[in-house]
Amino acid sequence: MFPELTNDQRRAVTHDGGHLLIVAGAGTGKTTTLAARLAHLVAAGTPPERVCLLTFGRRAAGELVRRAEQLCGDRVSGACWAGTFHAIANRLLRVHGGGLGLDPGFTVLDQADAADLLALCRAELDAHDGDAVGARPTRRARKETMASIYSRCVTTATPLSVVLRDHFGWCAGERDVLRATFAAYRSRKRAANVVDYDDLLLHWSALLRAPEVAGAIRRRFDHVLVDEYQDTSPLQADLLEGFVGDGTRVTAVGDDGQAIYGFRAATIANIVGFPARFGAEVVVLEDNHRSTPEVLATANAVLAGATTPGRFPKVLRSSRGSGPRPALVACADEGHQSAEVCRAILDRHDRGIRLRDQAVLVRTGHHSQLLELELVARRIPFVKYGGLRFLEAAHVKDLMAVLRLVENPRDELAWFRVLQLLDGVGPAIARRLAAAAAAGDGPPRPEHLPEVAATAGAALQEALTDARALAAPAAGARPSLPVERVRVWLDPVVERRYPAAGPRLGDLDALTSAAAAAPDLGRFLVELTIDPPAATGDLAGPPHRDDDHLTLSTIHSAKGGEWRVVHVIALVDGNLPSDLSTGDADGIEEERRLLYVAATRAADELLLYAPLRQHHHRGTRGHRAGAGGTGDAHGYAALSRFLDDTVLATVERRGMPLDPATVGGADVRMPSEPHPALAEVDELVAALLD
DNA sequence: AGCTTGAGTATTTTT
DNA sequence: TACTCAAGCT
Repeated sequence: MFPELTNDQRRAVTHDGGHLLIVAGAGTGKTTTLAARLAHLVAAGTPPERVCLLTFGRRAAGELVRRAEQLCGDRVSGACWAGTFHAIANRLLRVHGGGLGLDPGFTVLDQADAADLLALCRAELDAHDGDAVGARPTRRARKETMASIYSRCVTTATPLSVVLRDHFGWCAGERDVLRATFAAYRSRKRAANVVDYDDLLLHWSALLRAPEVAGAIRRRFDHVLVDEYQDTSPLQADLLEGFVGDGTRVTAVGDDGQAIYGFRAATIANIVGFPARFGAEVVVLEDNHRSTPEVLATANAVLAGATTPGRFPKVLRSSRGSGPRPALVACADEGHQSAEVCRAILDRHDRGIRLRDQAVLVRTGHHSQLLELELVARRIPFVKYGGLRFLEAAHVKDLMAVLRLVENPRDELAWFRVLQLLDGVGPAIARRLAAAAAAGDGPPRPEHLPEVAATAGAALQEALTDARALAAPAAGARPSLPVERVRVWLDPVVERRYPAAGPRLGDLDALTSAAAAAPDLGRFLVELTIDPPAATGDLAGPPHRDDDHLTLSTIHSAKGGEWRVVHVIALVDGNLPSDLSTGDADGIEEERRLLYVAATRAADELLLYAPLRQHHHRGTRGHRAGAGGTGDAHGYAALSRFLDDTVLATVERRGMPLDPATVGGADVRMPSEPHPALAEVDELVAALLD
C-alpha cells in the first residue's frame, strides 16, 4: 500500500497490537508516517470517527487528515476527531460536560484574558485591604507571571510553594497575595461561567473521574494518535492515560531533541517514560529525507554540544545529495543584517527559488521589526507567524469583549474592558460596575455611570440588546449580523482612540467575515480562542494566499515546517540563548534545542546571521551615555554560545571577520448539582494553591 | 479625595 | 502594548 516508505516507517505504519512510540528525528518523515498510519488504520477497517488525533495546532491536524485522505481515499475529515488537547477537551465538554453539571454555554479565556482577570482580582484585594499591607514591594509579579505561576501549579500538580521556590524565586515573598488572588480568580471564573485553558484540561480530567461519563469516553475511540509528544505536560500525559480504555491503542510520536516548550510546563519525562508507562513498543526513525548532509552536519554539531543528551540518542543520516555548506553571515548591526537577509532572499529568488520556499526564523517576535520594514520597502511580500498575534491587538480584543457580552452578560472581564472604552470611565469605576454585573445585578445602568459617559453607555446597551436578538438561534441567523450591529457602536470608538484606524477597522472586517462562516456566535468565539489564527491575515483568507510570499516566523511557530532555504537571524548571546532563559541549565539547553529545531527546518540551504553591534534602547541597565553624545547607545554582542568551534567548523563564514574577543449526540441529562468528580478536581487544585 | 488621562519607558517563546 | 508615575479634573 505504501511503496515509498522506508522499512522503519512501514514498521511504524503497520504496527498492530499494543501501544506504540515513534521516536522521529527531525526531517525523518514524521508527518508522512503518521498520515500513512491513519490511512492504514482506516483502510484496515477502523471507522474514522473512532480515531482521535491529538496534534499541536489546527494546521497540523488539517495537514495530517488531508494527507491520510489522499492515501486511503476515504472521508476522514469531519469524521475523525482532530485537534489540540484543548480543542478536544472543548469538544468532549460540549458533549459530556452536562453530565457533570457544567453549563455548556461557557466561554473560554485565552492566556491574556486570564492574566487580565488575575490583575483585576489582585487590584480588588488591594482596594479591599489597602492599608493592611503597609510595605508593598515596589516590584510585584507581572500579571503574565501570575498566570504562568498558576498554570504551572495546576498542569504539573505541584504546590504553589514548590513552584515559587523552583521557578519563580523572585516572587516567593508574594505567596500570600498570590494565594488570595488565585482563590478570587477561581471563584470569579465560576461565577461568570468562563474557563481558562487549564480548566479545559482539568474539566476533562473530571470527566474521566466520573464513572458514568468516563466509560463512554473510554469506549469512544479505537485509536488515539498523539503528535509532538515531547511537548506535552504532566497533566496531558495523565489525561492520555485516563482516556485510554481496554480497546484503545495509543500511538505517540515525538523527538526529545526538539522539546522547546518547557516554559509551558512540558516535560520530556513524558516521552522518555512512555514505553514503560504504556507498555509500548518503540520505533526509531533516523533517516532524514529533508536536508542535505551539509545542513545536517551543522544541526548535529549544535546538538552534540548539549550537556544533557537526549534519552533516545539518534544519529540523523541524510538520504539526499550534497548541497552548499551552511553559512554564518557576520553583520555590522541589525540594519546591515536586514539588508543582507533581503539581498540573500532576492538572490535565491532570482535563481528560481520561490519566496514560499524560503523562511526567516527568529527567537522573539519583535526581533524581526527592522527586517519587516526592509521587506516592505523592497516590496517583498511576507506572512508573519507567531509573535504579536491577531487576537492580542487591542482593538480586536475590544470587539471580542463586546461580542462576549452579547453571549454572556455576566462576563466580568468583558465588562471591565468594554466599560473603559467609555469616556470618563477608568479602571476604578469599571471594576465596580463589572463586579456588579458578574454578581447578577444586570448590566450597568446609565445612571451609575459618570455624566459624560451616560449617552455612550446607553448606546452600548442598545447595541448589545439588538445584537443579542440578532444572535438568537432563530432560523437563518448568521453570526455576522450581531457582529455588524455592535460595530455600529464600536467603530467610531476605535476611530477616536487610535490615530490611524484604517488597518484596525480592516482587522475588524476580517473578523466580521470570519463570523459569517461560523455556525453561531458562541462557537465562533470559543473556536477563535482555542484555535487562534496563526498568522496575520489567516482570517482574511485567500487574498494573498495564492501569491508568492516569504514566511517570517518565530522558531516556536516554525515547528514542523520545512523550507528549501532557511535564514536564522539575531544569533547573538542574549537573543539565543535569550537572556531571560539563562537562569538555569535546563533553560539554556532548551534554547540550544531551539537552534536545532531552526536548523533542521532547512532542506537545501541554511543561513545564519549575527549582528555584532547591538543598539540598546535607551536606559537599559544603567547604560552610560557614550562620549561624543550621539545618543546612539550600542554595545558589542558576542556570537551565540551555541556556535562553538565544532559548529563553526561545519559552516562557511561570510561578511565581517569575527573578532575573537567578541461530537456525536449529547444526551446526558444535566444534573442540578455539580458532579462530585468536579468537586474532587477542584479540591485538588485548591490544595495545590494553598 | 478619588479618579481619569497622558507621558514616558520597557517588551520571550504559546495552547 | 502595558505598566508606572504624576498632573489635572470632578
